[in-house]
Amino acid sequence: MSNARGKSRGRALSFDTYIPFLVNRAATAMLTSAASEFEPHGLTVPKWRVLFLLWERGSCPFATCMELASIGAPTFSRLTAKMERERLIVRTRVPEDTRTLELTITAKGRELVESLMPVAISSEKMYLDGVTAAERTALLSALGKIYRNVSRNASL
Amino acid sequence: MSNARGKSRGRALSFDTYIPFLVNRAATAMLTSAASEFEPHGLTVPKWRVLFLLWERGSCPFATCMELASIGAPTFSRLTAKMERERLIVRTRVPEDTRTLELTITAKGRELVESLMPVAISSEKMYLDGVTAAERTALLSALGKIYRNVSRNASL
DNA sequence: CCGCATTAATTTCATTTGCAACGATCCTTC
DNA sequence: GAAGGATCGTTGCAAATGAAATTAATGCGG
Repeated sequence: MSNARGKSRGRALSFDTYIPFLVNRAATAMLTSAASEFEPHGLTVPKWRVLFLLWERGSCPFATCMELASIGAPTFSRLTAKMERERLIVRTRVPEDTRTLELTITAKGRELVESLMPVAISSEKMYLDGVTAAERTALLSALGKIYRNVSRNASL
Repeated sequence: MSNARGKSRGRALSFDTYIPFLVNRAATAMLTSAASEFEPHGLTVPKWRVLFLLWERGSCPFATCMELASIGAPTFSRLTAKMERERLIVRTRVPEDTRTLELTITAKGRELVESLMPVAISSEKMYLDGVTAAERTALLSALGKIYRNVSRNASL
């Protein structure tokens, strides 16, 4: 195994080209920024994620939504319970398997998402200022691959 | 209010091309993965970040290191205190300004980082499997821009 | 059809986190 | 050179988080 070929062995990992860290830093920065943009409108970022997803799909199984929103099970359970109390979504049991829940967005939830769409659009635009179309495409592609690589490897 | 111009208004943001979410998801996935890789070797991810940075720089001011590691002040304060107790770093007061701390890696910390370097390298390689060199370059560039955009905007 | 292992979601509880208040130091400005 | 204001790091406390146990429902094998 080992290496042989000089440069490509990668002995010298550098802090400021280390991908896991850079991705995390960008994510943290956007998360903090988004929190301060959404919260004045009465919405936390996790709620925004769930509502956005359901706004697109209409409804979605609990576990799927949880996975897509990158939220842990206990937190997601509490979050969706609260969102139902706030009449933003409804949770219904699936007849074919009464253990699982289906999450569905309400009219109120839909209105809320739509009212915040301009905020989401303009903030995303701000984040991406100066990023070229090609970079954006590569970013989407690379992040997708990374996510799938990690997921695949995690389920071993 | 409403909108007028059809497509270009940006009405239709899509969940699976929405950058803040995708970055966050990739970050979360890598974080979870890295945690399970480092912890068996007795190191948490935040500790790894700090040690990696200090391994490169030798030493670094408290506030700078905190910013670069994307860790909040209270957490970072407690983290570095613990790392000093574990003899991985030392915290010294800067003579010119006794309020500020300088963090310096110890020989023990250095050894620990170096022993884990292969783990970091191979895990990053796994994350990036299938990502082309061009995509990687674009990823670095885009993430850098995003971070700077958010930082600039946040400090207003 | 009756256990037994499995899966889905929830709940409990210990830990971690971040906000806000704090002490300590520095830097002005008068 | 003392007072007022800012900055740096720490700490107290309340809220959020996640690991593990819990409840509930399904599916499988005998």
